[in-house]
Amino acid sequence: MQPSVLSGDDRLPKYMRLADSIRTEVALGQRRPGDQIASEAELAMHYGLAPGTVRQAIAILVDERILERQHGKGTFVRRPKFDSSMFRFFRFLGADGLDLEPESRILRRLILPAPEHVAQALSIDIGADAIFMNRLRLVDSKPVLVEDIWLPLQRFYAFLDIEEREIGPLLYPVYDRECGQIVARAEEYLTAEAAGVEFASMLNVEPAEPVIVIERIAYAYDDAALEWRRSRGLAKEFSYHAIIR
Amino acid sequence: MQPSVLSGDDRLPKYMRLADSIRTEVALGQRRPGDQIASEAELAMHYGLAPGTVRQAIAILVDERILERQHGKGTFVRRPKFDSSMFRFFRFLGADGLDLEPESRILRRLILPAPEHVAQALSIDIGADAIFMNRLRLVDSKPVLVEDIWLPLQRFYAFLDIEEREIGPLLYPVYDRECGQIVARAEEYLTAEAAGVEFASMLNVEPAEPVIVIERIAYAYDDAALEWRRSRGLAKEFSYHAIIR
DNA sequence: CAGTGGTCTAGACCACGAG
DNA sequence: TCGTGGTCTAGACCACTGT
Repeated sequence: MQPSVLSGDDRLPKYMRLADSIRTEVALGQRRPGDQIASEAELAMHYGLAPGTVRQAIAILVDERILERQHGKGTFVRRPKFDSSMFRFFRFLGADGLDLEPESRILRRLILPAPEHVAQALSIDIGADAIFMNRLRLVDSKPVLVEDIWLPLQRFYAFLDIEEREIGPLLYPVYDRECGQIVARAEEYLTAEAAGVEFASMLNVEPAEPVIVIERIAYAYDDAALEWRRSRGLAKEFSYHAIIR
Repeated sequence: MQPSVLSGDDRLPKYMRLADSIRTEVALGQRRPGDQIASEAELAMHYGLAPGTVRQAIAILVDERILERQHGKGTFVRRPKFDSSMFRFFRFLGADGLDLEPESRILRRLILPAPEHVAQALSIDIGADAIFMNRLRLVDSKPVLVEDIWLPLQRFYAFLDIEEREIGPLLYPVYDRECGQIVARAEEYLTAEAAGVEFASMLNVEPAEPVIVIERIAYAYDDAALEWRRSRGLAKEFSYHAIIR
């Protein structure tokens, strides 16, 4: 049997082209989170490469957190694990001192023209129709977070038909199951401000109370923007940790 | 000539032991930022290893941002580049729209007993003597940041004798030059709160104005804590960006 | 046990930077 | 032109996982 040929610019190193090839298969959904990929030996055979070269390609994707190696078992497409990444920042504690996952109450869900900053983030036309959703997150029935969420209509038509009771607090699994959209990574922009009259009443605090504002854009494996989200929560519940070098 | 022998637990892989060895040399100051290390071929010869094994060791340290490879030139000890990391967060703009580096005015510099949270961070006894410094950072003569800084006396005696005019806005180069202490990495904890009466008057705003509070602990290559710092700045000047996967 | 990834060898040749 | 790191080969043997 003839070995397969790597696609892409042949001036690029082979390990990069192999990495590109696997990354694209994940982006296209041909390989899904949890799937096992071919073993290093099989890949080497298939593409006519030395084992070391295949290892180098896989190392790149492990570094990008697209693949995961498991010694003795195989190499797998990684399941992104930031469903509840807010809770690396906001620590909502129950009476027992354990972390709680806030319940979710959807206040609005409708089609609206996208404002400029949302349209830019989602790469759609300003004023084009998009799905808008407004959620309240509660702990012990007390409101702790307010979220504005925008989704591009094109990829998320199916989201409009879902019964509200089928939408749990975690949206990304719903995006995957109902709309076939997998979130691979997200970027967040964080600042703080006074709550203001509108959010003060929603969060049941004084208007001068400081709130943290997190804007998040979630991306697919192919770098398409899937979701724009702005969350506001009480600053006193918030702590963020970072390591810099 | 006999090859040198790697130190450390011989149950560990050779590439790890070589990485440990180089990391330790950097930590001890035997190799300093900017220094060129031996070439891969020389290291391989010296330790009796294959070139690929040496590359693997160096790859670890590059990943840890301790070394930097420069194709065609060599491999060097990296100079940490976060002297002004605050300014990845706070954007202080001058009249010309360019980033400004705030001036620094030291309000107090003295020996005080370390409070509990500082002592814990710096691994010294609670109430033991430490160097305390209180600084104001200004842009266009307007105060924008207030900083409380604690240094362990042991490593920073020399810091007490420096003339104030020799201390510029960037402290880490001073720590290196005057005290022989190199900051290799830092951890930051970030939250927000209302300014309160004390800081409102220092920053010249209303007490209810939201401020960002960043606590930072700076570490040496050997993981010893070198500095505890708490900075407060106006939230409206602040924006933080993160990528999550 | 078979199959996987992890470590390591001993080279070859290429691409880059500086003198 | 020389010395550096970057790519790639073609194996060997070890350590881990599941049957």
